Amino acid sequence: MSQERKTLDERAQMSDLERLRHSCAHVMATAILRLWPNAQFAYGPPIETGFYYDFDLPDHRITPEDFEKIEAEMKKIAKENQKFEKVVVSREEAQALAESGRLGGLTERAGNPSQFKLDLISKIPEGEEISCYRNGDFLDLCAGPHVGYTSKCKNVKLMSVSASFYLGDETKPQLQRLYGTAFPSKEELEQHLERLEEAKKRDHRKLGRELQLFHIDEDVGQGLILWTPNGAILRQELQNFISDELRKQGYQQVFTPHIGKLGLYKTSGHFPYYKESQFGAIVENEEMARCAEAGCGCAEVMERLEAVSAKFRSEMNERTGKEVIGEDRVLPDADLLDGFLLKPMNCPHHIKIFDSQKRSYRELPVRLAEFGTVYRWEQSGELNGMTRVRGFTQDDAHLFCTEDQVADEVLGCLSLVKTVLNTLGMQDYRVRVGLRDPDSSKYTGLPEQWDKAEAACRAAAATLGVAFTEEPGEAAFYGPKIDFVVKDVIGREWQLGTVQVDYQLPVRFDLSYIGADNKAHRPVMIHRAPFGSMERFCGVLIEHFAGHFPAWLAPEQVRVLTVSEKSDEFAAEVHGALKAAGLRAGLDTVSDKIGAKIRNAQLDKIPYMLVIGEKEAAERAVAVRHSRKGNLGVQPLDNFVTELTEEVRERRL
RNA sequence: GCCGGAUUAGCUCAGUGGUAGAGCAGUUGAUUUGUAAUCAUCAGGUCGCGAGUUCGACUCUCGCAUCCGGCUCCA
Repeated sequence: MSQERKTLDERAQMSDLERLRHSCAHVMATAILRLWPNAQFAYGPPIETGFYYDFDLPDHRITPEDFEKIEAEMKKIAKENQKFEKVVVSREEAQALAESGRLGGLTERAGNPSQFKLDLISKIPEGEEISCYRNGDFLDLCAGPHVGYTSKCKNVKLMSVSASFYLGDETKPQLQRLYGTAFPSKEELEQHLERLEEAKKRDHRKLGRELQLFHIDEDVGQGLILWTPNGAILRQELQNFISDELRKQGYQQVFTPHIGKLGLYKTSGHFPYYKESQFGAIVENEEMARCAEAGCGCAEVMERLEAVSAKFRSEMNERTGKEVIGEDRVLPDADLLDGFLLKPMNCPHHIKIFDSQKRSYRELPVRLAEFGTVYRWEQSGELNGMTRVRGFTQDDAHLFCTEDQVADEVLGCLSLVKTVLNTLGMQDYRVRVGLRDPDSSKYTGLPEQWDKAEAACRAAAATLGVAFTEEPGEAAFYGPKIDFVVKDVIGREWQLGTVQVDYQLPVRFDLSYIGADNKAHRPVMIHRAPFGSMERFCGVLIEHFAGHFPAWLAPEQVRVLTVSEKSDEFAAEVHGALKAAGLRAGLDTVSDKIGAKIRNAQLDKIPYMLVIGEKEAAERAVAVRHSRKGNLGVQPLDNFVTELTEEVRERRL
């Protein structure tokens, strides 16, 4: 979340709802102070789903049990109908108020200066108006704007409490953050809470268990997805879908193993520079034994793994035209230790396939695709169901092309992502062009190459015909990228599809092709993944469909339900006909009543239910019920099979 | 990794220091049923793991693991 200062102009454009929520943050602060007068407040903005206020409260940790108390106090303050008053002060006055502990307080607090407010004042640009807002006894440094009276702030609810860092900076003191939400009317607040309930029902972790799509097992490890048979069908169907599209677009399928030598990732630049987000290196037993014999300690083993040889350093620095590997990473050859890395990306392997033969400009672009599984060491607190995991499979591909082909290829990738999202009915997304942050040194490569690549991305995004935003600092370390950020039902955003232009890796791996001029040229690489990862995409997809998958994706597409034992024989025939047509069909002949069988099928979210009774058996017909559309009436068996087969083939929603 | 909360049967959850309970799912049987729950029967637990306090711990304390909500991070 950006903690950048809003300009006063931007402030003035706050929507009515944001203004209300911002005022609610002040009311909440007032309530907290009445209960704990020593609280020091830092920063309390409105956010998309409500508001929060960060504060330091050393003598008490807020827990959900406190919510009721605080809410009651907030309601009281709303009832008191305090007026929000703006007070313009000079910088000196503001500082004096903060020194006395008056800012973000109900009274002056000797010996307890408003430390965060002091810091915030120092960040206000010279010449900008400094204002405070007062409601009742509460006085806070604040640029506003606010609602008129606290009575507007009565439809509030505290949502959760968590830790945060002052200004989002991990090195700054840790604060408590209390989240709340607020609406103009009670009805809107209740609606919002209902939406949250609805979102809980769609949670892919809950549905994943209920529909037996995947399992995460403690003994296997955190963040590692076990795809159970139902989930495997879902994934396989999605992979088939992508593969069909790739064939149309001239991709070639490849397969590569899950590990590669450390040297490969030193060349690519992943190791050791990104080692904190990788699994540890795998070192051969014999190497380790040699190391142990030489009395080499743990720290030294790491040193030897991470270092490179002098020859490698000078080659790489020369090739990339800048100092990418410093002297501190260099060891004499004899001291180097090699090992393997679980692959954090597929590109180095694909690069080696491209480079395994001499390439002519006539074969470009070379498009290599693989459902490649990669492993990344995500922080434990970041793991979340299928959407944030430690091992995942990207629907990855790398395109090697000439510079002239970049724009067309990027566009091809973008339209592929668009096709994918459209086919699945995911219309709520935005496109983000991630550019480099001009102030950061984390990027590799020359500025001229970056300029070219960024221009290519911008141009392609513009041609796509979808609104997009340019965001500095969102680039990959090796090049700019275009991300498709899909919004889920709760309003959370997920980065799924991504297309990245890369001028760096071809340099680092010294890739070339022979041009029409019979000279060697450097190809450009494009990385792309329409789904991003199968895990995250399926997680989002489960919530998108709330578990009600369209027939082509559903693990069980149709279930045959018998009214009584008398129809078992025909039901078996129907079941056989569905199977013969290649449909995933189930058969329920247990002795439950038809109502119970329908209920079970509904709960399993089977798209089509075929009710078979004596009437149907006599007519060789099926009574069709759809899980969302309800009873669709009776039709001939052959007719149904043809229609469902067609629906599945076309991947209809 | 950090802050807070949670962890009891496959699932959802009761159980405030005296050796564990419900519903659903599962088993077995009866029933032969017409668009969201037929009845009965049986089985199922080292109360996340490890220490400590206590005559006695699911219950109190401390550690650890995992999950949840955030923070930070996300090539």
